[in-house]
Amino acid sequence: MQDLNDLFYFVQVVDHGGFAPAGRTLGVQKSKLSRRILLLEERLGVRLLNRSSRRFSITEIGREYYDRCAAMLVEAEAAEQVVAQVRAEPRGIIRVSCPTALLSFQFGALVARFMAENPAIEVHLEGTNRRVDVIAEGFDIAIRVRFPPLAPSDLVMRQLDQSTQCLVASPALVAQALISPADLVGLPSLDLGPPHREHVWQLRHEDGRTAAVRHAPRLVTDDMPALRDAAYAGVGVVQLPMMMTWEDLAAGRLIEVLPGWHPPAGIVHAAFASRRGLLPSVRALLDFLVRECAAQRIQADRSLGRGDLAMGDA
Amino acid sequence: MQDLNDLFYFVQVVDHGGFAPAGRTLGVQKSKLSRRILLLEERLGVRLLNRSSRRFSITEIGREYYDRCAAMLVEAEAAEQVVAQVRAEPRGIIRVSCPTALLSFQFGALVARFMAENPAIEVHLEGTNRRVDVIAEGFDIAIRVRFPPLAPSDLVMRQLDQSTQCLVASPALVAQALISPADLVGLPSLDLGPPHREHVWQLRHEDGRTAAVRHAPRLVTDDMPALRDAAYAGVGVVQLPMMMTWEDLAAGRLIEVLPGWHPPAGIVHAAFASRRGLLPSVRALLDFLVRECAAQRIQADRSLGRGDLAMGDA
DNA sequence: GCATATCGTCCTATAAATAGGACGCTGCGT
DNA sequence: ACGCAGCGTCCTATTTATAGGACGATATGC
Repeated sequence: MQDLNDLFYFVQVVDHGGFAPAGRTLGVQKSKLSRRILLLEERLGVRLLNRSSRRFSITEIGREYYDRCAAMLVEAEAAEQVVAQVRAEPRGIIRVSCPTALLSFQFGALVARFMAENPAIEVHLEGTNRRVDVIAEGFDIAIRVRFPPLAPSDLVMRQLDQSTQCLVASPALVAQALISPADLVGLPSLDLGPPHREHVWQLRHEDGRTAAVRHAPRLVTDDMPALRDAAYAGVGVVQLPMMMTWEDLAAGRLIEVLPGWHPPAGIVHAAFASRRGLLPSVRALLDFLVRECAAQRIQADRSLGRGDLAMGDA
Repeated sequence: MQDLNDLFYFVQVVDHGGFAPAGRTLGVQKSKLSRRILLLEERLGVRLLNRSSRRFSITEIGREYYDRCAAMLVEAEAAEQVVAQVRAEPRGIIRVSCPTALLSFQFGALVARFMAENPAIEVHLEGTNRRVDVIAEGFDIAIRVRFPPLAPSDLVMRQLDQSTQCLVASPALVAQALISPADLVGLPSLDLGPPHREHVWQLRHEDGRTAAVRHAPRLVTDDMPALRDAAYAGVGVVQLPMMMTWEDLAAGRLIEVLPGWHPPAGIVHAAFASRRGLLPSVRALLDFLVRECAAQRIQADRSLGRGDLAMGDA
């Protein structure tokens, strides 16, 4: 198997008119160049250069070979340029997956603003609630919500936000706020995600008490807006992220069913394959999302006079 | 300074969909490929491949980089093909230098026949009597005549022919053959080559006696046909190669002035830079010349009933 | 004509790369 | 669900390449 570096050395030696000048320019020993070209000629079975003490010329076949090798180096340089250009200015396609609810209520707008600030970047944004395979499916970033304790993963996680959840319902269904988790029993419910054997609301009070309330939801879907619509219609009680519902609560379309009691907060994070070799465009998007999510949290806290706001489970 | 082999490995890994299959095809360790690609990504500062245990995909930037690297390999393969094609069929330009006399009377016709047999070969044939610099001037072959003892040289010498010399003159000048080298004194003479301080005929008899006859030529030139023309005209006695004069002697236009006495025979040889990496076309020409010179010698010997024929000094 | 600088080639102690296999993880077949 | 085959990564004894300089030859400047 040939050594492509020998072709590079050959071109350099010819361009510089000798081993010694080429070696000085490249910062390699002339003896190395001499030997590499000798080995190249032996492997090819032809003499590319005529040379003796202080004398030097390229052969006919050497000239033809040189032309092809020089063309090869042009392509190699172009490959370098591909990478250098991307590193110099964030550009190109970023592939992102995001839970549909987060997409609709938070990240869709964030990504749009990011793209307005970075005209050379394209984003392929897939709204999905399934757990995508970042590596096999070629995503740069997968935005996820997970609840502690987080399972270890080969992927790198970078936290974007923290979301408070709450139980909400239509005032038509629950005319006034309940007092205790036990009061939830008997109320119709809705739940997120694929159907599974048990549906449980894990609740925690601000004073530290906890409660687990099993329920049998009338509607199970991975589409959060559909859950909210069903809540509007008084179909049942549902757990939703505060970020999604705070305007409805303020307007009275929904009420918080158990003030003071909250499901565990989820952590919104970006998952990606490795910090090593992250493209400038991907890093720019990550930094943007971290910065903007923090700003949104501060703004939402000010609007509600609350500690933090919440988002949905993916 | 980058390692171009890494680009090759990268293309192979992508083409084969993984380190293990690429390693099997190339006959190299998968660990080597893994490490070389890792180093490539570190040097470029980007991740070209997403991979985890049993999982593998190329990144966006990796795809663009791959395209350029693949183009580079196309050129590298073309360079290999340049050499392979030349080795498969002798073709291309062969640059040859030859003394003008030899060119006129022997090698011009030989090279013409060689080219008729090898249509893909071109020959750049320079007739010159100066000692060309094979390496610096880019000759593949320099045909020369030298007299023993031969000086050592970096060049490779391959003997083509051996030429007997003889002294000839017009019958109008020398009515009948002389008996002794001493009889040459007083006769006008001609000599070959650039003018030098002494002109001497070094003569050797078949019985072993030797003689050195100094002479002051009326005409000194490096053009052998001009010497022969002057001999025709009776201007003087001249040393010429037997190969050049045997037909004139047979026809009586010239006579051999001192039968039995001969200057030392010259050796016609081809000089070239190195046996290593000799192109098929050059080797073919050398083999042809060796073969045809031997055949000509046999034919000329038969025609004259002589041991061997001679050629001029270069 | 001679001294000096520089060339290309060759050699060896040292540095760097690799073969080969171990290991943990994952996907596939039963 | 489990066992096994094969993946990519990491490690080390071994192999290979190289840095650096010596050497002979040649070209240049004085």
